[in-house]
Amino acid sequence: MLDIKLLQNDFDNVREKLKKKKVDETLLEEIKSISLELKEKKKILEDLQAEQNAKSKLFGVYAKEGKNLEELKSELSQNKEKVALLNTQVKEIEEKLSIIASTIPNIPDESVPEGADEEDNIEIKRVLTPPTFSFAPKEHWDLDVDWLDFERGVKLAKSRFTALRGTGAKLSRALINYMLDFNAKRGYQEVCVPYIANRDTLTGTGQLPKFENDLFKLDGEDLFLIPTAEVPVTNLFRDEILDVSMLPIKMTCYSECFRKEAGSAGRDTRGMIRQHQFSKVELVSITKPEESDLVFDDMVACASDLLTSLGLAHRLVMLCGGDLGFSAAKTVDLEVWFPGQNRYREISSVSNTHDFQARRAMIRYKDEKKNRLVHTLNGSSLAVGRTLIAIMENYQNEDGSITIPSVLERYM
RNA sequence: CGGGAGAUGGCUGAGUGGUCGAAAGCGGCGGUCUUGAAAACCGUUGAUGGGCAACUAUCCGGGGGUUCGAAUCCCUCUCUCCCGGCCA
Repeated sequence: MLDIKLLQNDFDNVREKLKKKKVDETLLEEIKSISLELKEKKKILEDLQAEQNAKSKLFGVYAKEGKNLEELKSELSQNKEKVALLNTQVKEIEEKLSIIASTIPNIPDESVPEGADEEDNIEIKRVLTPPTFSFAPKEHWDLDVDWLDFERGVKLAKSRFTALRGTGAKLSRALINYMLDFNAKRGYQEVCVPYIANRDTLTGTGQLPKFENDLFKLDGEDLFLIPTAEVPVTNLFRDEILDVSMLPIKMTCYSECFRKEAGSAGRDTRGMIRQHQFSKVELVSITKPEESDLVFDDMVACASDLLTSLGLAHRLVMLCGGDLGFSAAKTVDLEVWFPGQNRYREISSVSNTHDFQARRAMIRYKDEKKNRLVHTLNGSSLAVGRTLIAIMENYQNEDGSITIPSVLERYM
C-alpha cells in the first residue's frame, strides 16, 4: 500500500518516482484530494462525537439528580443523526480511497533503472560459462528419458499440468531437499504453510484486489490456491507487532504454486517452463528498514550460490521500472542457461518490497517506544521445475543419458 | 457435518445498560532496602489515528441492530474448546 501521508506531504516526489512505473498521474491527484477531504470530514466528525459523548455523560448525571431530561434527549437525538450521516460519508470516502490506493504499485527504489520492459533490464553479472556440446543439445521435451509425462499430466487436469515419473520425480524431490538444507545452513528457518489462503492474506502481499484473475479460487469459498509461498509465509506475521530482537526473520519454504497464467496464452506452451502448478522453494525475510538492502543481497547471493553449486551457468539481471512487479521496490532476476533454447531464462526472482506489503499486512516492530513498519523481502530460492529441466538440458550427454550433478547424489 | 461452551489489555481473569478504557493477580518499567542480587514494600504500566501541545476520536473476536447511552441486550459471521460422526 502506498503511504498516503507521504503522498500528502511530498506529492511531487512520489509522482516523480512513480513515473518509472507508468502510474496514471490523475489517479495520484485523486488520491491526494480524497485524502485531504477525508481528513477535513474526520475532524468535523470527531468534534461532533466529542459533543455527543459529553452530553451523554450529562444525561446520566441529570437522571440521578431527577432533572428534566426531555430537552437533552432531543438534542442528543438530533446530534446523533448528524453523526450518523457524517459517519457514513467518512466510511464511503475511506472505502473509495482504499480501493484506489490499493491499486497503486510500490514506489521503485532509487537504484532501479528507467525503462519500459524486459529489453531495458540491466545485466549485473554472469556466473559460470555455459557448457559447450559436441552435438546439438536438445530441449528438455525432446530428451529421450521418461522423466516428464506431459500427456498424462494433461489427462489428469488440463493443459499446463505435467506428471513426473521415476528419476524425474525423484530428482524433483532431491532438489527440494537439497535447496531447503542449503538455505537452512545459511540461516533461513524452514517453515511449512497452507497452500490455501484467504482474502486478507492475499491482500496483505498485494495479489488482491488487483490480480484476482491470476488466482485459482475455490468454488463457493472465499479461499484461493496460493500462487507462491511468499503469500502465506510473509503473512505469518500479519497484524503483529514484533519484538525488535526477533529481526531479521529469515525463512525458507517449499510449496506447490498455482497460477492461472491468464495473460500468457500461446507462450511457452511446450515443455515444463510455464505450468499451472509448480514446485518452488522460497526465501522470505522480514527486516528492519535499515537492514533490508543487506538482506536483499544475502538472498540474491543465496540463490546464485545455489545455482553455482549445481553447476548451472546463470546471470543476474536488475529489473527496470517498467518490468518491476506490483509490490516490488527492487527486483533482481536470476536467469539460468538453457542450451536447448540457447538462451537465459528466469529461474528465480528476488524482490525487496520495502514497507509496501508491511503497510498492507500491518507487520510492525517495536523500536524503542514507537511502532515502525518492517521491510519484507521474498525470492525464489529456485523454481524446482525449471531447475529440473535446466539440469536435464545442461547435463545431457550425446548418448541421451543425463548426468546427475554430484551435490545431489546423496539426495537421490 | 450434528450437540454444548466460549472469545475482554503482554498473560490469567472479573465485569449483564450510565465517569468502564475496563477490577484483581501475574508480567514489564521506576524506586526504597542491599556490597550486589533475590524477597518485601511503594509507585507506574493497553493499542491505534489526528494535533506542536492541551486535548480528542476509535478499540472489550468481525459486521450489523436496539437505546439518549452498549464490554454488558438482539441478529449475524468467524474462530477456539468439549462431546458425537467422518477421516490421513
